[in-house]
Amino acid sequence: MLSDEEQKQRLEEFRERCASRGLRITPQRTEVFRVLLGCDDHPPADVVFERVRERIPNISLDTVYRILYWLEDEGLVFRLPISSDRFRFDGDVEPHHHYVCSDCGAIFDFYSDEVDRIELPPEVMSFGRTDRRHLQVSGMCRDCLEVQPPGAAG
Amino acid sequence: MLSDEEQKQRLEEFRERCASRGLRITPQRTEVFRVLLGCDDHPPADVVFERVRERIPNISLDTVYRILYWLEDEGLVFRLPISSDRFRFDGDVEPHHHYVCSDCGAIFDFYSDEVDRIELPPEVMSFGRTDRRHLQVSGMCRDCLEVQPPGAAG
DNA sequence: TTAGTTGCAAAAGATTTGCCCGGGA
DNA sequence: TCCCGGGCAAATCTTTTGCAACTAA
Repeated sequence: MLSDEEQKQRLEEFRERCASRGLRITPQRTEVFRVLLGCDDHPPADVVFERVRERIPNISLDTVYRILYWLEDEGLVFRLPISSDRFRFDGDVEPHHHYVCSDCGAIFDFYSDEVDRIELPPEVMSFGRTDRRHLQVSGMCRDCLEVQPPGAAG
Repeated sequence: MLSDEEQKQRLEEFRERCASRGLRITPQRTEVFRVLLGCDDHPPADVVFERVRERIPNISLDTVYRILYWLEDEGLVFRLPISSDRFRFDGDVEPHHHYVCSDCGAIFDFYSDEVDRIELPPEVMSFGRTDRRHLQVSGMCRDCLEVQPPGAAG
């Protein structure tokens, strides 16, 4: 999750982006963006919707979708490139990676210069231009291990 | 895509797995598995369905889903951990990674011992047990670059 | 004023489930 | 006979779209 200072900067960036695109700064856009800046649980659209509703009770789900996709196009939020039953969004757009619990689905962020810099096999260059890399580490998280200790059946 | 020899071995593994589970070796199961062994385009369920239909015209889509999920549970096929509008499946269960074209969605496999062995930041261990790692490299593939050369608008 | 935005409702798709029939052990 | 597995159809759930009313600039 971003610090208060970072969140302020990101909101300023958001306002400038709207202005430079000739787009309106609406309460809906602002709140959707603010929700993503203020959490680190990578919520899917319907969870963002629920959280924004606390402030804007009559916002609709399709508006949340439209705003999320617009924010993504603008590079203001990041859609997680992980497999999930639903698309998940992240307010942190800096290069980083994710640990995903294969049991409960919890997602944790981590940064790794090594991963960001590691040289890829030569054939990867031949596939095309490489813009972004994302490492997904999966396993059973600490909480789930406690409930179902290693060695336990099923 | 696996060599003929590897495909034979995998089919044998499949038959043994069915036997050891007391499950029947049905044409539907065999064909779904065979389709995944014989392609390298990581098809989603409906594409697997179309391909199996060439041999078993009256198979139903829900059967394909049930078989795919069973194969996945058994570790006989791999569900790609990448973000997509649909779940995608891979007959190759060895550790490997993927390049994904952000334009056309094409997916290419690659192997990297370096990625498989790179030391992860210490906090990752604290998240829980790590079972698997998957690197997704995204960018614009060669074909798409030709259609829309670098520097072109849009 | 007015064009970009939103909310509502319905559509579109992918995935899952209930139920019954058919075939193999 | 008994039971696993499959087909059909409907349900469920997420995401997208059409459209008229609204509102920030």
